Amino acid sequence: MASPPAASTADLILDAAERRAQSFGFNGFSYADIADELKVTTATIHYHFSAKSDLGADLLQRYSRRFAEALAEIGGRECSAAAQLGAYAQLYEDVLREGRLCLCGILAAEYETLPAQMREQIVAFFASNEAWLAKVVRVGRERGELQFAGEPRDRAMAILCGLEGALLVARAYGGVERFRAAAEIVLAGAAPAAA
Amino acid sequence: MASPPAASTADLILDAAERRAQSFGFNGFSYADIADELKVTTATIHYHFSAKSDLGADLLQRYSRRFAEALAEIGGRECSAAAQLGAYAQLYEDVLREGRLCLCGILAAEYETLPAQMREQIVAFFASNEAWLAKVVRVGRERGELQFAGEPRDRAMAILCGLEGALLVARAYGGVERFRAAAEIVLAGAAPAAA
DNA sequence: TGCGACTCACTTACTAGTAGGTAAGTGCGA
DNA sequence: TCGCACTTACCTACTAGTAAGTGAGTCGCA
Repeated sequence: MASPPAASTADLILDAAERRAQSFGFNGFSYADIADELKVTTATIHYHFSAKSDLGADLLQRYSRRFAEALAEIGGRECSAAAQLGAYAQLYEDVLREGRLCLCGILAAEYETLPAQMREQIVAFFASNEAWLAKVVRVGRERGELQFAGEPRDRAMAILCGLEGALLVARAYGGVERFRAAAEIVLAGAAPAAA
Repeated sequence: MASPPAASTADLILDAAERRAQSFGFNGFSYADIADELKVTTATIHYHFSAKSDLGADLLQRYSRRFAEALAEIGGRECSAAAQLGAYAQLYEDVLREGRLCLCGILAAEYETLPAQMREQIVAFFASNEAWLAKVVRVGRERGELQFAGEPRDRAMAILCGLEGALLVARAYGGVERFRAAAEIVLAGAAPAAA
């Protein structure tokens, strides 16, 4: 009867940092904040992540990996393009319910203040989301489920931007209800069902 | 021949702060940054804006006032709803060209770290934008230019979110070209032309 | 089996630099 | 001479980051 593996200190630090970064931004928390929460010293955090930029890079790497896994799972489902897009939007809604934003969304706002590696990771996150969405809408059109003109990639960009923006705005103004309303219109507008 | 009125120090401070806030966020610049640029001391800035929260409140007040004036000007034009929405999107594109974000968009990302007054001002900005957009699409539908089901207010929210998100994402990933592509799809999707 | 060498994870105590903010004083124009 | 706009000189709090040390555990080896 093995007990569940205790989370390592490094993981606990990443968990606390992720929560704070998604709420307050990368510049909105300090090593001291995390140290207080975990009842360790700031030197402990420096032991695991020697500079804050390293913590940020590890944070983005883990977040992007998990997000990609979630997209792979949704992409593997035997369901319509509309249902896959709905599941995609649900990922966003789930973080909003916790009062957070998409990590890469909030870090995009701080983009100009972030180290080069983190910038590249944010760009890569958007690119991979766009690619996943483009594939979904392209296949949906090929199957005759969706109907639109132009490039799937542009549709994908519109969906990504619409949902990131809805998260950003709805956290401050409107809440989950208005997020859903906006998300529905964005999805139906960018990837309309075939007549 | 009166020479143009010299900008007051308070205005110069607001100008510098606005530029920085739209690029780096409200927590992304310091009094020292502005003081360096204007060749004054930080005490000078404290003389005009005793606390940073006062500077932030004045910044938001001026920004919102100017934005409302721009919307009033566009709203007064004798043109189609689509043209007014296009002009609205152009306001966003113009700030992106300068490498900035909408002030309230970037501050929405920092929302949880901002003082109460600034939060209220951000919410009011979104509400007034939504109201303006809702009126444009409602009138457009009444005139038979636009065709959509449901509440104009939801259409307005989708447009606002789509453009704020497009600004956020496109500054880091894609640039002005991708912004235009996304904005076009968002507008056409949320406020479709009548058949 | 026992012991020295070593590593891991962490703490204590500190640094330099920067943040916002303040009190007192100065120069200059009306 | 009054007071506006500003400077000088300072403060406290906090930032990321570092050097040195500690106790517990592990490894190789006689």
